[in-house]
Amino acid sequence: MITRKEVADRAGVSVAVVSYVLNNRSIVKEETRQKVLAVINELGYRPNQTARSLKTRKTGQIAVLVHFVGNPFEGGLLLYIEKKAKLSNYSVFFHSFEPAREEELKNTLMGRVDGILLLGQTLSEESQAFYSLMELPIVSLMHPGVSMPNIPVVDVDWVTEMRRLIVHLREQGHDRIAFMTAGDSQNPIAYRLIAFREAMRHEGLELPETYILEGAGRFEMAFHTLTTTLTQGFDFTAIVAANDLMAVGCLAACRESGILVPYQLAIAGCEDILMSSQVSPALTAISYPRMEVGLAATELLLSLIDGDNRKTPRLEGKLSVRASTVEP
Amino acid sequence: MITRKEVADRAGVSVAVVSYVLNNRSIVKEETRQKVLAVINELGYRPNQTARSLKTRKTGQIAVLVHFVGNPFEGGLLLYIEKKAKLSNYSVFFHSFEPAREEELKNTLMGRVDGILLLGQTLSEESQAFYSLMELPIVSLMHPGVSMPNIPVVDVDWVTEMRRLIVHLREQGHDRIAFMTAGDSQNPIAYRLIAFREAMRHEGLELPETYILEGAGRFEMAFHTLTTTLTQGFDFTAIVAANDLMAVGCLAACRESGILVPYQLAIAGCEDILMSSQVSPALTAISYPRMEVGLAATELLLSLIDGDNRKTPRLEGKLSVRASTVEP
DNA sequence: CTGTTAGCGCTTTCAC
DNA sequence: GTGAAAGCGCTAACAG
Repeated sequence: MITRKEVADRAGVSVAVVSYVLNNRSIVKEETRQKVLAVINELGYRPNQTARSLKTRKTGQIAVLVHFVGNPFEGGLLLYIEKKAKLSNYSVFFHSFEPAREEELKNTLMGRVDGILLLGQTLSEESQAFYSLMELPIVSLMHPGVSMPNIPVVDVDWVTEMRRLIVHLREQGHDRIAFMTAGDSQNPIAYRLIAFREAMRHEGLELPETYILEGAGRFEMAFHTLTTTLTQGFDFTAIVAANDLMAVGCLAACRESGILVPYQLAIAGCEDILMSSQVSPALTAISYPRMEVGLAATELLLSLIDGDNRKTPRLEGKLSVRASTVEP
Repeated sequence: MITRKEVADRAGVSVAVVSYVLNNRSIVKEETRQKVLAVINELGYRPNQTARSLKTRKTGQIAVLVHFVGNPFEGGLLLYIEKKAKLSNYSVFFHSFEPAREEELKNTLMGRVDGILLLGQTLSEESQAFYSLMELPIVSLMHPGVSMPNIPVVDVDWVTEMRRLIVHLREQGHDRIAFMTAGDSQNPIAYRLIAFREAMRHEGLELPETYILEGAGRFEMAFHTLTTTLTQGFDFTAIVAANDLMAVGCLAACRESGILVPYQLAIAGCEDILMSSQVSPALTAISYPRMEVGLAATELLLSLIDGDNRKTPRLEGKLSVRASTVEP
């Protein structure tokens, strides 16, 4: 590996001068500067980022904890997160979060990243305290299922979004609306059920516990659960799935079971990924502003890293009404 | 920040001993070990990975260069890459590759990663030479459009896969088959066109240049291009899209233009992402073994990092035949 | 078994 | 303007 020393020797200067040149300090004589640059070019020298990080105590990396990148929704978020980070010369360290391995995560993150971006996951109290002690800023993109008082959240107002969807469904004649959720309270989309419950209450609608279906956030599980429910009999007329993968799974289950959407059952999603607009019937969905949320969350995290104290923006979705909830 | 020194002082030992304990060297007396571990626990100490990397010259990170994570296909690859990397305690440094910024990329990567995983991108000769000089192993997951002699490729045999698809289309009565591609030769899926051409030749079919449509790898562009083509008139009876996002875009264009699939035009994709099985009519597609390829490519890269010289595996796709190419 | 110590490649203060 | 040198937190000889 070519080091700064070699460049310095070859250029007949000290390592300090090479540093000055690389860090664009204008204190270097132009002539020396050119000489150093020439040698750098000649040798193809690149500074070692790790050594630099150790000294400056800045890594130029942020960790993004993902839940399941197989879900296009997360992929779409990642796209904008990385784009924004890159603009500020930050790189993204990308890690799948497993609640059972929070301990190990601390080890891998320590000294390697300048901040952490959660994608709706819940950190244990202990982890929160740890990162806080280490002065590692954390931002959560999406409301976690369990509240974490000191971690800012960038998200839409889910209650508002859910109400808008429920109002639409009522207009279509539905008042028995089921909800498909994703497991435990640790799941990144767990909060959507909480918001849905509240929205239903606001709208004065009942939500019996039997209307809560478990889809684990995945297509396959949603398909399986709804298929079972359909054969066992059901009395709701619409179903809202906490994410679009599950909504598509529900649609597939209906197709398979001969249930006509939207006539016998209306289906809606909460994200509006590309797939939702392309299935048949196309899915009505809350259109989650992935770009805005992704950019805003990353911007907030970066500003926190820089010590600024920006406030968390309010973002808004909209409703994409399509054939899965509207009889022609 | 808590350092090794503090732990050592508090435990009444030297920093070396703390190191030995952390690195599980069995040379430490059990009693001392316990004492050190107790202090580590008490203080919540975690070793700084950056400092460790500087010393060991291993970062425990691999760079994955992505093209467009908004495409679920890449997201799916990422899933398995990270899974595999994690098993070997490697983390994934995730970066969108822009050909125009290869120079900067060298700077960000230098000293930060132990290896590079390409997702079908083409590196300039100069970059290849640079990474080779730096002894940074590179593996390409997917065949790049332009060959890079010293970079191992993990992929399916595209000519075989394409031939299988073409044979299927012929069985359905198609011999005028168009291909939708993605731009320039630098595009990660550019190779699929090359393979398609060769497969067509093998099958003794003509492929006039007018049958090559430009879809830029994206849904929107595919939709736009095919819509234009459909209105201007066309004489092919089937179309193969280099990726599924474009295939879905073609399907949407047909729907919009009133062209019946598969009756007036058959459509097929090359990846078989979830979306392809859920649109109507469901898309026939080469089923790309994302898991196998993702795992194998990562494994190969990790073994190269460890200095092993494993050979590149041969992987096989299969054809998922669905309604978009088969008249009922 | 444990401690001392020399770096890893870089930045930056301080002296010249 | 430039150089010497300290030190970031860690590992691993080597000495004891």
